[in-house]
Amino acid sequence: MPELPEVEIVKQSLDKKIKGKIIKKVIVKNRNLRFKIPLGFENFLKNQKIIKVKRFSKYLNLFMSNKYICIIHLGMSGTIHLVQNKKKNNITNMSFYNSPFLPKKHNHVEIFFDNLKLVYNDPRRFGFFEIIDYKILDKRFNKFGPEPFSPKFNSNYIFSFLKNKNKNIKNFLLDQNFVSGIGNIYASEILYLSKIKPDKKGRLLKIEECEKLEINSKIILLNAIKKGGSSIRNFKSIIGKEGNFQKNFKVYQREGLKCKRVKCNGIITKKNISNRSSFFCNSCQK
DNA sequence: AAGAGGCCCTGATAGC
DNA sequence: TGCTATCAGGGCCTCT
Repeated sequence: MPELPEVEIVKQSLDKKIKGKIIKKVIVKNRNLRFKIPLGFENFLKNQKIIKVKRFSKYLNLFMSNKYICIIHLGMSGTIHLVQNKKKNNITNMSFYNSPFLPKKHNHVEIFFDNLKLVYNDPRRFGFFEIIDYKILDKRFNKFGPEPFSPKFNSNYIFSFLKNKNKNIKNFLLDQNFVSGIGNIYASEILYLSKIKPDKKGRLLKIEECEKLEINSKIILLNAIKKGGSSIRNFKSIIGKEGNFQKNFKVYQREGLKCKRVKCNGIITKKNISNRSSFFCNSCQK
């Protein structure tokens, strides 16, 4: 489910719901995520207070009182659910409500607080948990490119990064070393808004097109956050609320339909680029 | 160094 | 109904 906007939605509600709370118990039902959850994970988290919840790119960062950070990445299919406890201070699974939003299968990690539990669900298990020291937070992400919101992600940066590069611009938008947080859906949407074909070589982009990428990346992602993210294949927020940005898709999953630009007669086309599908207008994207 | 491609995994859907 | 093939919002690793 998750690109930057969806992770941001999760981050916002997590920060609201678990900040200041103390982890009472952790149960790992399946350690075999993208990276194996180490045996000491449960005890390391136990009794820690959540100081704050932050996000960088598609990574959730739970700051804990022992000066370590629990990083959560949702991969392709990870979701986080919060379930209320019927009675406080009774931390057995029996005492929790059966949330209608909680899937029956693939609930791999449960983190208990006194009045609620956090459940990590992930059918494909491409997501992962990671524990790092506060001190190495910057180092952990220093190979990553700037987020689209960062002043560093400007047309000069984009232009100089792409010059001499033979790779498709679509692949660059997915390349987390170039820009952090954009995934397959929003890459197509950003390129459409910028009138750039996804398979255009990086070195062929003009500075004006780089300016469009700078501006439209921010517009698309901020708009998606404002709409609560995109709900396809059942993405919901941790309290079961659907996002609405999928209604604003101009090209994604619109293969064969008419371009939404007023004066354009183009048709939305789907093309496989580096094993990911790209959607674009065959007429107005150059 | 840069770029292409494989791979990790389950589930939904389409086509026969 | 039940098979098989294809495709999914990510990112790491290997090979050339």
